[in-house]
Amino acid sequence: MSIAADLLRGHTDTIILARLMDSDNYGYEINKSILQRTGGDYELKEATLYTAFRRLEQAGCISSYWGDEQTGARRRYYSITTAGRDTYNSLISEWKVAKKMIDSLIETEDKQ
Amino acid sequence: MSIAADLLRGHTDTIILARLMDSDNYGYEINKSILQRTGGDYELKEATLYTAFRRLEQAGCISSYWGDEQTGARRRYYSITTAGRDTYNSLISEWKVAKKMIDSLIETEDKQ
DNA sequence: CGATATACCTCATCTGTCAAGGTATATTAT
DNA sequence: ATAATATACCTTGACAGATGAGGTATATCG
Repeated sequence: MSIAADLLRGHTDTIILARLMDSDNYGYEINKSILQRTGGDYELKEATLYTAFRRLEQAGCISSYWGDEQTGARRRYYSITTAGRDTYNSLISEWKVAKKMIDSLIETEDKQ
Repeated sequence: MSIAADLLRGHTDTIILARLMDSDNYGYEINKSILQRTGGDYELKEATLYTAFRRLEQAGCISSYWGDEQTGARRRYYSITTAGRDTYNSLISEWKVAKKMIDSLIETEDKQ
């Protein structure tokens, strides 16, 4: 988890928005789905997760509402907004550019 | 430059070490080679560049010495150490892992 | 002789991450 | 019964990396 943590910095918002593109979801479950997708190798720290929710909501990318569970712990559900979908698409485009850029920058001159 | 800046955060050290793998070089020239490699799209901010040099030198990844120019501004050359080469190789490996991880995390469920 | 390019540097500030703490409910094991 | 674990939310303070803004000095070009 610590290995890749530095390199995933800056992708938190994209990762969360991606999980909300298909359907609304709540924090705990979003993080579990991230853990599952990475085969148990990575999940967001709770503080990072909730900080990102506040940031994304304030930016108008997501909205939230309390679930109506009759039993168990309460859940705050998040829903991606139209602006959030636009942001997500932009972030995906930026990632494609950044990926190529990084690849070209960390290569050495001589390849054998 | 501002678009991809957030996504390149965390790769500064790798980018600099890569430029030193082939030969010693000095700060200003390293940054120009980064600018050239990205077709003018990206270069490190000076403060970022020199902060990274300090960090890398303190970590034992690079060493520095003053050039013996008889004319023009003085140049501080940097040389990658054996430890720096090891670090570089590790960072490259981590990047390969992180790249796949990010790709799998920012995908949406339904692909058409 | 002023502007620009080369070449270095530091300090204060901002932002995102995260360790450490907290609350509350439900289930499972002892 | 009760202790432990899982679910589910939250905040605060500290830290690290990036950066804007400032500085110094030399050489060249118009």
